[in-house]
Amino acid sequence: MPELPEVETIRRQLEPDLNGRVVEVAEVLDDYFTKPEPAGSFERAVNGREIIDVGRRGKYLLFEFDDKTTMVIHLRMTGSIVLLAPDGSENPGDARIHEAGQGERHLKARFTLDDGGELRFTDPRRFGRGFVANPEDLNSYFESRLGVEPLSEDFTVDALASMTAGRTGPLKSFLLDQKGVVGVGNIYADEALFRAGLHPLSPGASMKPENHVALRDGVVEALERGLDLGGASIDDYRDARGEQGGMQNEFLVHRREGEECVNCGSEIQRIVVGGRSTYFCPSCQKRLRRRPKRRRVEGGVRAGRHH
DNA sequence: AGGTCGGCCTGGCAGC
DNA sequence: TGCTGCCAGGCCGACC
Repeated sequence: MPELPEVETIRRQLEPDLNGRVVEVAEVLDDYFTKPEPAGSFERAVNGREIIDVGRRGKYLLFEFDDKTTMVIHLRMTGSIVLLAPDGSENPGDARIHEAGQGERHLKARFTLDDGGELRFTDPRRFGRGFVANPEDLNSYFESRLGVEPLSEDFTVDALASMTAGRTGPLKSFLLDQKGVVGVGNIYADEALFRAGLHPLSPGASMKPENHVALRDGVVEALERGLDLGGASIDDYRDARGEQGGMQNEFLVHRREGEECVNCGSEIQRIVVGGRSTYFCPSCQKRLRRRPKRRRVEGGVRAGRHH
């Protein structure tokens, strides 16, 4: 499942090769890809445009054009984006891309570039979507859906504290909600909560100040580890060159039901939270039940004054 | 308004 | 072997 580290890995690979390229022919092979917009208007909006930047917002991949419009692609569950080398050039990755099922199979859209290369979107499950928007529409689209970027300096402990204040729902559900922190999906939510020592069912508002710090750090560290390893390939995920990531080999809890906790040796458990499989260590991640009470820090009650 | 749940999709796999 | 049915989950819309 492409989450922030997977999408960012793809973005970093595409950016140097796509900047300055012109889309000569855009072809949508499955109307689902542009739903609810018609494929024809999408193709017309992309045809002839020069790509001047490749960006990312949350799990959305952004191809910025010379006319300031942006092609937005979301991979959802099983989508993948690959870049095929120009015709005639020797690129060992192309064979790998076909082997990984990112060739003609499940091909939903194809963009022929002015250097002969080809950008491909494939998606066996047909959940992925693409659209083109002007800056104002894109801004309001993201404004209503997305919160803070976890790898930006805006993701402070204070910001996290105010987002979770008053929330009675489980922390796991909070992390999956893109209106709070963006880019975290089912994998990195489990990994972040384990790193923070927080139970996935603990209510958002049950956290104490030290928990806010731990969760902020847990989210950042889980995502950065995923980025370092080029993402997690559980089944479908491949990067823009058809290669797997390495994060799946270093999961601390995710998909490790019945295995030993790397920290204490307890058995990792699986529960369902908000309809999603959730993995945690029952010993390292204790459930918080009470809302925090402000602890008085009055001077006189320090230990050692009497014996 | 926050929380919860079902629907969208299809490949893969358990079970018979 | 071949069939059925269920599961995976990001996001959205409906509902409470």
